[in-house]
Amino acid sequence: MLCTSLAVFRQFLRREGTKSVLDAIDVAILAELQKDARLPNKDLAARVNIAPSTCLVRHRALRERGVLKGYRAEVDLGALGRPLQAVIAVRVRPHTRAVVRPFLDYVMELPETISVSHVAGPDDFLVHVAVADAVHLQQLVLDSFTSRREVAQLHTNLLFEHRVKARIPPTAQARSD
Amino acid sequence: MLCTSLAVFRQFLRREGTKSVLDAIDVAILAELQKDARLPNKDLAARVNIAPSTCLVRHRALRERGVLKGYRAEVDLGALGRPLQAVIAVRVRPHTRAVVRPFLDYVMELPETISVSHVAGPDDFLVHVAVADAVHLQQLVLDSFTSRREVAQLHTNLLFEHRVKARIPPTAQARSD
DNA sequence: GTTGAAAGCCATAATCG
DNA sequence: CGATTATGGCTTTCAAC
Repeated sequence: MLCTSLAVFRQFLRREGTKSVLDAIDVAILAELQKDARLPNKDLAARVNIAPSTCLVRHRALRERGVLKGYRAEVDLGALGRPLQAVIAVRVRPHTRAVVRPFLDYVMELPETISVSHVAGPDDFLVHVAVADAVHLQQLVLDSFTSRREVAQLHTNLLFEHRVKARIPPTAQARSD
Repeated sequence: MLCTSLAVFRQFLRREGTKSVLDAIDVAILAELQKDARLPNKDLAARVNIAPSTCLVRHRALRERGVLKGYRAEVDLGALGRPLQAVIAVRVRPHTRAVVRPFLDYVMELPETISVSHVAGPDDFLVHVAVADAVHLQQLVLDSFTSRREVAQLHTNLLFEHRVKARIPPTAQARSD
């Protein structure tokens, strides 16, 4: 009885477009694909203990629901001639929509940029960059940032080590098992 | 003649273990796989205008040379019940090896952590986190960070927008064409 | 929603240019 | 080093539970 009503409730949530209901198998699939996005469907199915065809349906559903946004190859920055990383904290003036969006677009176009965050805090933007060496970093800061009129203040933080997590778990509220 | 000697030189560089020599086709392959790591070999070959078998060899070589480090599925943080992101800037005391490494390990174990950077600057660490809401963020900061003895100072920056680049180009020095 | 089988297609390796 | 060809295996679809 309880099981039935829970199942009905889940279906209701899914029909309503709620993306946040993931059962144990969905979570396992997401974990495996975060570790290796190229894992063959057969192997993926074996790891999460379901049939390959079921796995295919689940995988496709996760994509269509927007839970899986894409698959990206991770490239060694040193091999690209960019062994040095930094986070450049930028404060712009004025901090208006007319300045923020063009600045984001501009920064994303720079070949050195890996990612940009627009943040609420003493600084307005955190720009993660990868460069060849200290000279390159200096050129980037001077030529591409401080030379711009809207850049009011800037702090450059050299990056010693950068760790990215291979598996981000859902919160308890986003699970249904 | 010139072409021959250039090819020989490239081969020499590759044999010597230099990771940094990428020709135009390698660059194109890396660009496509950064956009979609699950692109079938056949399609990848078509996009970079080489035969599928050649593409397979190139792709494998890039993996074995360490240029391609892995393939990761990108998951929607909102679907995981973590629609709110923040960058927590942490200063630790003392800033010694005995404190830094355990702190990095500790932070990476937190379910809220997406990535951690150990940086040189006024702050020692930048921790990128994803949480359910402001209450969750407050709990995280108080229970998992400021409660620790080595955490001397902390700034929480709410994240409005976060853009990640799909294609990071190699520097001119890392190309051979 | 899950399973199992069948068909088509792709990845892979060997061979040759 | 790159293209062509053949095969084994996987992805994918279908009907059935």
